[in-house]
Parts: sequence; C-alpha cells; structure tokens
Amino acid sequence: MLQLHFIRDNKDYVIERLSIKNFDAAELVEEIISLDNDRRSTQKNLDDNLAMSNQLSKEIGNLFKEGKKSEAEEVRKKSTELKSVVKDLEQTLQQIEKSLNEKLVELPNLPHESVKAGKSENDNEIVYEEGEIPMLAENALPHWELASKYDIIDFDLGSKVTGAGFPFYKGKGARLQRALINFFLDEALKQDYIEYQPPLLINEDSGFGTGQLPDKEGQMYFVGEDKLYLIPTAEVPITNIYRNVILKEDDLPIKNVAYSNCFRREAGSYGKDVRGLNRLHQFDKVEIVQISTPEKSYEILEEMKAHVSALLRKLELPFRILRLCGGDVSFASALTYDFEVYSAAQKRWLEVSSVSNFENFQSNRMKLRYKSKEGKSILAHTLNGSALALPRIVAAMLENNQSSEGIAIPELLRNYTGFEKIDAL
RNA sequence: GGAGAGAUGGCAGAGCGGUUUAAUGCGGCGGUCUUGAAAACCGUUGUCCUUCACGGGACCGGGGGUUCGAAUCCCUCUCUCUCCGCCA
Repeated sequence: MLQLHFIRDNKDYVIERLSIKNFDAAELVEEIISLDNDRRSTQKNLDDNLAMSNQLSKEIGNLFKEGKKSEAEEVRKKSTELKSVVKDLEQTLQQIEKSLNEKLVELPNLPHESVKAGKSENDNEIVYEEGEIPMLAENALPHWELASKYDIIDFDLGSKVTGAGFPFYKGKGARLQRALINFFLDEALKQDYIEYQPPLLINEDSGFGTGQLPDKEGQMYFVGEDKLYLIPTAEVPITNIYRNVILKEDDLPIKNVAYSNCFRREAGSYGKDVRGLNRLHQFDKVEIVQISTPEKSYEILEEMKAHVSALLRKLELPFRILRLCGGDVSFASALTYDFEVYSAAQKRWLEVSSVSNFENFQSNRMKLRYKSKEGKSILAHTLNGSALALPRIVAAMLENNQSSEGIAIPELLRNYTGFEKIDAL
C-alpha cells in the first residue's frame, strides 16, 4: 500500500510510474485524493464536536459535585443533542475511511526506476547468464519419465491419494528432497540468517499484510471451518512476524530463513507448464526474508541475488537472471529478479527463484516500522527471495545430469544425500 | 470438547462510572554529585489522525452497546492461564 501523503505530494509521478506496470491510475488517484479531503474535513468537524462534548461532560460532573442539579440538567440536555450530531459524523467518517481504504489497496507498488516498460514475461530483460547448457544424448528423457524409471517420484500415486499436483517422493527421491532442504538452510545459516519453522496456515490479517489478500484470494487454499489459509510461501508467516511491530534501528537488517511446504491452487494452469514437477499444488521451498532500512534495501537485494546465484553455482546448474519488466513484476514488488535454470531435456528455462524488494509497500500494510537513532518511526523495507524452490531444481538436476549410468548428484550435495547417483535399484 | 480466571504504557502492577491529563515500581534517556563509575537525588519517557503553529481528537486485547460521561457496566469475538476430558 502506498502512503497517502506520498500520493498527495506526488500525484503525477505516481500515475506516470504505474503506467510502467500497465496500470492506469489517473482516476483512482483522483478518487483517493478527493476521499481523503472528505475524510479530513469530516474528521475536523467530528473532533470539534467531540471536544465540545468532552467539555460539557466535564462541566456536568463539576456541577453535580457542587450540588447544582438544575444547572447540570440544563447542560445535560445540550450534551444529548450534541450526541446525535457526533454519531452521524462518526458514521460518515467510517464510510469515507472504508471506501478510501478500498481504493488505496487497489494501487500497486511503484516500480523501481530500473524497471522497464513491457507487456509480459517476454519483455523481461536478461541481466546475467552463467553455466553451460548441457548437450544430452538423443534418447534423453524428461524428468517425469526419469522419475518413474528410477522410481523416485510417483505422480499417479499422488493423484490417487490427493489429486493432480501432489506427488509422492520416494526412496532416493525423498532423500534428495531432504538433502536439498538441509543444504539450502545450511547455506543461509552461513550467511547469518536466523532459521524459523513457521506455521503453514495463516489468518486473514497476515494474508493482507504481505499482499495476498484481498487480491489473490483464489490462489490460496482456504480452511473455511477455521478461516485460515494455507501458505503459498513462507514469506507470509515470516514477514508477518513483524506486523504491528516497531523495531529498533540497531535490529536491522533482520535476516530470516525458513523452510516450508507451499500450497498453491494454480487455478487456470494447463498443458506442458504443469507437466511433472513444473507446477505443483504443494511443493517445498526455502525462503529468505530481510527487513531493512530504506537506505540499505537495494544493497541487500543485491546481496540476496548473490546468495541465490551461489546456490545455483554450487548445484552446477546453468542459470540466468532476469529483471522483470513492468508488466510482469508483481503487484506488491518494486523490483524483482527471477532466476531460471535450464532444464535440458525439456529444453526450457524454469523459474526457480524470485527475489524482490517491496520497499515499504508491505510495511505500510502491516505497520512494520523501526525507530531511527533520532527517535523517528520509519516504515521499514521488506525483501524476500526463494533460496530455493525445490521441484524445478530437481527437474533440471534429473534431466541435466542423466546418463546411461543414472543420474549424478552434484559434488557439493553428496554430503547431504549420502549417495552419488540415482540409478536403477 | 467441558468448567473457571484473566488481557492496562518497554516490563511488572494499581485503578472497577466523573480532579486518570492511567497511580506506583523497574527499565530507558537527560542532569546534579564524582578523577571516573556505582549509589543517591532531580527531571523525562507510547502510538496514530489533524493543524504552518497554538491546540484539538482517538487509543487500557478486537468489534459493538448502555450513559451527558466508560479502563471501569453489558454483549460478542480473539488470545492467555488453571482444572477436567481427548491426544502425537
């Protein structure tokens, strides 16, 4: 959520920047400013009446104490009249604030200066590439076939027990998952992240705080009985730790890491996009989250980018980094880098990480502030990134490392898996 | 799931209809004293809205109600604690 006073002071700038996200804000901004004007004048009016009412109540108290009953009655009558005025104003104010909030929440975050205009993911800018595209044999298999050939992931079993997009990992497949999770967590710990294990269900306030609600309600699984949502990413619980919190400047930056299952309904997905591990309803992810001062947040974004790059390097996967264009960067993000690995049998790039700076967009929603050394309350900046999402890493690893001998486990992961290759048992 | 108790400022804790602009203690910050520190003493100590400013208003877990006036009374939700039941 953008700050009201910022919108007021930078009306044209807001509209211009949002056009980069293909969002026409002109009308909305006008409505917001006009509603805010109404809010201010109504508030002023209400406050004046309340001040008067407070004054009268005090008088009544004093008069009663002095035994001047009839005079007190007189004032009480006046006060009663005032009461209906106050009640009306309160209702009006509530209405105005409600519609103001509804409008305010519709405005996306402003894209960072470096974000270029663009319609879709096709306009994302490749800013970095590393690693060699493997040349596979003619008879190379896509990962879903490798998965069943070596009996390490069972998609059909998942469909039977739950539904499509909920695979079983089995044997070395399951052990590989566990190895990757531990590897990712340990790498983050080396960078001074604090490890958390968050709840997998969150309430409505948390969903609002990070921006999943009200917009993307349909993307989350909802447990109606208890009004809880299954998390689409650990970002939600981990960032919401700080909802309505005032930190100290010395606490920053806060670096948290969490492994969690992630649940996404992915309504409307179809075709080759959802084949095998490419898109699941439940998957595993290690997420890094940082809370920072505004001055440092872009430096930290680079640091997080470097962290994710190092992980992919250690896993020996060819990858590239994209700076998302205005049309593809998410509602809440100011700047996002996507990481894609090359999955050589599918011959396509798969997104395995998304690293974003939300600036104070989430902070403003969840009132996450810190007290500066001068004693001022300032909205913090929030950042997060996948480090990393497992399924597509596994997909690329299986495909890229296949040979007649089986599937080779990257050197640095062998300590974690306890085996060097996946072969026919 | 059943029965009971509770939620007050960074923390502890009083207040149970009108000098509460929320007592008091601890902690934090500033000062006096001291070569320095401690102790002692004095002062200060939240968030938000509004205003150029003076000022005004809101906030005692959330929401609603009673009243001229609510931290205080009523309703409701959430959470915490104790006991019982169930349970990895």
